[in-house]
Amino acid sequence: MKRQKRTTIYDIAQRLNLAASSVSRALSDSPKVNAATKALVLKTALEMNYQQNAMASNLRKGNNPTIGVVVPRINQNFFSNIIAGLEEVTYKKGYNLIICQSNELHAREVDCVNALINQHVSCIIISIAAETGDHNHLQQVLDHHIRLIQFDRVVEELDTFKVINDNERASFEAVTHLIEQGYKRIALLEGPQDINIFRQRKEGYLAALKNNGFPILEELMCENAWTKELGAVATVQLLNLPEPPDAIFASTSDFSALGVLEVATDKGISVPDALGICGYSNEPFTEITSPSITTVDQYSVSMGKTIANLFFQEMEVFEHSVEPKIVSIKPKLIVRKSTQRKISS
Amino acid sequence: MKRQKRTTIYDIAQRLNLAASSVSRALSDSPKVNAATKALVLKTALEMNYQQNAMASNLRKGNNPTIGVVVPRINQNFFSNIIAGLEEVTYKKGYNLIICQSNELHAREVDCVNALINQHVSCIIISIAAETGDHNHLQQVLDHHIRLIQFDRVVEELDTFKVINDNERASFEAVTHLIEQGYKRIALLEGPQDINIFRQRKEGYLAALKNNGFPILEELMCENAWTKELGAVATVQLLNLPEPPDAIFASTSDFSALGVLEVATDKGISVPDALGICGYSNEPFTEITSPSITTVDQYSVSMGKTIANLFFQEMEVFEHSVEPKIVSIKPKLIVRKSTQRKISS
DNA sequence: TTGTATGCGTTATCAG
DNA sequence: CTGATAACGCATACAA
Repeated sequence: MKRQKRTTIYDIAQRLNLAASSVSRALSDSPKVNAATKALVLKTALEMNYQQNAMASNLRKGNNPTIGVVVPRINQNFFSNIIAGLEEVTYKKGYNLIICQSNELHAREVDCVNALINQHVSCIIISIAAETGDHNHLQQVLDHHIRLIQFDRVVEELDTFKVINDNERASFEAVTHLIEQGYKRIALLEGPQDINIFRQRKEGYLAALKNNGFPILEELMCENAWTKELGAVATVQLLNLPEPPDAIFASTSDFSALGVLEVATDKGISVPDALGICGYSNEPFTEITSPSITTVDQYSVSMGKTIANLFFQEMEVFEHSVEPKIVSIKPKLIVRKSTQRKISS
Repeated sequence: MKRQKRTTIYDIAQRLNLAASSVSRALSDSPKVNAATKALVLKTALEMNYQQNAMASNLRKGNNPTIGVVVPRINQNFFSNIIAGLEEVTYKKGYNLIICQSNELHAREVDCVNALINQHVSCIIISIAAETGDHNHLQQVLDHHIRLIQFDRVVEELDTFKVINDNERASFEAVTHLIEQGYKRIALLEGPQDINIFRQRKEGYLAALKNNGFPILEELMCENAWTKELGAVATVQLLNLPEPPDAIFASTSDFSALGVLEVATDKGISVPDALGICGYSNEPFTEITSPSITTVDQYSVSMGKTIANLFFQEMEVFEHSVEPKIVSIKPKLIVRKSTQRKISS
């Protein structure tokens, strides 16, 4: 007697001297049922406090209107915005959202994906963990005929739907902007290069330099500077160089840009005049630092909506056999004070 | 042929010339099954790419190891932290999390709760929407024998488990701190008074004033100033008073405190000397404004963990008939520059 | 329009 | 230790 019995369609049927199937039809508003009995069933269902058992219903119907989401961290601005966007449209379609976080751990990501497969979700939406490993778990999703949409951090070689930002383009524009502002020695803070987005941002950086005839200087590129603390450490190193940079593009995140800004402020280096700073992600705080930080907006909420719509439009309508598609969203450079020089040289 | 058939325990049974029940036992690691056959079943299950159907299993077992969460907004720092905390402990227990957002709308909250009841979740964890209405939907949860935990914004008269911050205490301490810093006319930005947390914060404000023999001045209390914009509007009004305040306690959120700060900066009013500012929530940005903003930390991630643990400890172990319990967490005042006067009068 | 029968994939009960 | 069978709650094909 752990869990008390809830009222089922059988209970309603019994009370009304009907067959369970009739009750079922009435509740699902089937056209092949008398209007009078339909009304009666609905009324007594309300009286008896009936609530459908979704597990039974879904099992019988062989589909579960639920979408599983796996992100590295739920409480990270970008991802929580994505989730908010997803929820906005899935809610309207009557779909539920099961949320998991990998905590950037591969093993945990695998666990989450397996749990979602067990749940027979209709779709899994994932942004992979920083700690990479094999992709068997994602292949499993496909093997179990569950739709798979990767976003932002994706495994490129896996042939699935993808929704990504055009990181290379955004990065290219950011660095071009720095060059236009007259900065001559532009450093790059990179993220782990086995993640696509960080590779692409580096590509954009390199392309912009080449495009303007700037030399590529190894000493100005710092690996794994993707937290505030690591960004600060890298900045100290950069500024100690014989020829220090006059601008730093923190391509990994606004947090590392913040690290840069704090070091500069500490050392009394004037931003943007002596040092230009550009971040990535348009975290809310970038607007209110002093000076405010130039960054790249990823339209995260709307990206979440795009992802969900992709599922409903492309994947639900045309059954299977749809060619996986890549949607690329162009992020927007937000120019703020940290890169706007008064004296343009 | 919309959805292709996945391998079931029957398929495995057939392949091995076993009964489905034996396969089931083997897979659930039952002690009453031969070690050899167990190994064999596990091996072929792997070969055949078997994944359990959680819907069927849960239906049969009559319980669904899933917890439903309803929050006003997923992408709000406090709530996404709560969710992260919840996920952290539910994951370890093998529970799933279904997330819904009410968008501060009552009707939508009702929808979400009903969907969760249909799902037969084990527990619903909710923080109610700003747009209030009746509480039938919460009563429904109880009537359906689903555990209910309210947190932060709760319906007090409903006899359920609650995890809350001691808002009154925190507010009392914040205002006392302002008084200690020598501020004489302390204004209050309030939130909607039909939500418990905002009522309590006002109580704390009033108590601190009384406790120090300060007069209660209606003109210094502004209703519904709970966004950055509304906070700014209220601040302009306050500063236009014949006798303007020398400190503003934005009890609703750090966002309204930010609104205050922006207006003060615009008008050239020196913070904290001419105007003290205190916010609420310890949003990340409060640390990096200039000056940094004094605020109240709510330990949101750990609060999420507390909520989840409450479910597992109190509610799972001792079946029903547990007396609903209220857990009150004491938030912490974080004193920063926006309230630290150099000249204490 | 309504009722009967069956099955979705599991697990639990009962024999063997 | 293993097999047959029923049941979880619902939805559908078919019969009436």
